[in-house]
Amino acid sequence: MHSLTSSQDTEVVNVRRRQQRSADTRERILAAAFEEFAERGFEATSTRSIAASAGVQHPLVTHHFESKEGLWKVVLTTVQANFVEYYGRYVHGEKHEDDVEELRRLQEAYIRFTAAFPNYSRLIFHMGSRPGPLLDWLLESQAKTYFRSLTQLIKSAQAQGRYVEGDPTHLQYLFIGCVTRIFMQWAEAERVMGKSLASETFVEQHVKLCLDLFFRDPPAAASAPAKKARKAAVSRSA
Amino acid sequence: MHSLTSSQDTEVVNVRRRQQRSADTRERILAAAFEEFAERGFEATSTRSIAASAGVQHPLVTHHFESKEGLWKVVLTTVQANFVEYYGRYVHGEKHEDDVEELRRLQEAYIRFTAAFPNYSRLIFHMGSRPGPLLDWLLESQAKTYFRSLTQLIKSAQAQGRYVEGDPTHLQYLFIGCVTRIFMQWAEAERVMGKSLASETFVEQHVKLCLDLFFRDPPAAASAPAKKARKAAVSRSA
DNA sequence: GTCTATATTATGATAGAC
DNA sequence: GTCTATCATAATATAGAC
Repeated sequence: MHSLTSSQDTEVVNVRRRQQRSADTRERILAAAFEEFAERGFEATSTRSIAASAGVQHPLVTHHFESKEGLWKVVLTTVQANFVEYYGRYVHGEKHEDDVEELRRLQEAYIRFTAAFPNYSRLIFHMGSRPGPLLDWLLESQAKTYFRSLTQLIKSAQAQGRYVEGDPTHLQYLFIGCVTRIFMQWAEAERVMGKSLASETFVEQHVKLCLDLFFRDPPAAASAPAKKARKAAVSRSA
Repeated sequence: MHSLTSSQDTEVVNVRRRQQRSADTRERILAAAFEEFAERGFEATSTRSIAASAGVQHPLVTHHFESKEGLWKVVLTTVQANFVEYYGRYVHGEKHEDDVEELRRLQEAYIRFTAAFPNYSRLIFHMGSRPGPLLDWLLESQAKTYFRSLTQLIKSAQAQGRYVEGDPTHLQYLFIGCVTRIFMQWAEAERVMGKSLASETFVEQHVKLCLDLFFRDPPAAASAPAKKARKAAVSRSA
């Protein structure tokens, strides 16, 4: 029992509380910055609006992140790390039956991630319009490996006649556009379509539509119903 | 012969010259604003940088367009009018053999327009993030009719089994994303793909890839080679 | 770490000479 | 219509008290 608190005890408690609060505000600023940067891009976002949206005073932004540019960098690397972590669970998960199934699950993961965090797509898109060393780094270390691993799978799937023909990298751009566009224009799309994009059923529809565009049924060894034939039809390991 | 110029003559000539120069600067500002707004969006663009890029003094911007917001509106309506004019040539052109061919040519026109003027896509995209009466007007008067006319054609094509299944409006978003994304990230895409996006061959590839994703061969009344069967296979009018 | 106050710069807009 | 000079505001960033 600690009914008596020494001055040392209270000291320790206070330090912890302060550290906790500091970490809190840092996180709040980071989260708010993610939203604002994703919505408006870097230049059009002010550190004041970030601070206001985080419920803190604006000098705290530069105190915790050095500068607006520093905040931008931390937001980008953090968000990208989150994506890689989320996505890596699928990449390094259990071995799949074949390359096509693995590719399918990877792309499905990408679609669901996009639907769940549309601001990720917006932020990554805005990133492209800010050339500089950070963009180079993210492109080299992250995007390139993302493209490379998927390119292998796409080539394999194409060799089996189960993925649409064409340059794999080019196809990846088509796929990304397909998946993300409607979520990047969330408000407008909901008005035009007259339905919620957040609903379970819409996301399922979106997953199915996007995947069915790119995946093709195998070239019919037999003329069996396509869905059931899919798993049995292939037995290779690229 | 006018070897002798009365004071009235020179007066007229000077007025014309001034009007010409005025119209010129107006156009230069408009063109520069189109580029800058497309690249960076409204908030992130300064009227000074527009003026600099147009090679004029910055007060001329407000003189010709009242305000930055006024310039934005003129840019949007002008660009949209250009698009509608370009696109209308295909819509109200010769009657096509059937709905599927008409739909195909419309979408092909959209792809080629996007490849030729990638900044159009960027501007329209930025437009969506500036809610207001102008957005409402453009959406109601332009986008809605664009969506509506295409929706009809898509339904017709789907009924013939020659277009991918799904909600037509939803499919339009997929298509737009497919077509525009790679051009909206022009610089990055050229680096990743290692080829020029402006080349004739790339545009042709892009047209083919995008169209082939959404158009499907007819459900094989006979098992004839699909390409040749296309024109003969249908005889309806939605 | 957090707040108030402030320095500095960039921007949208205007005034007035030519 | 065009230019120079200038105002008013908003933004990034910092200084200094607590």
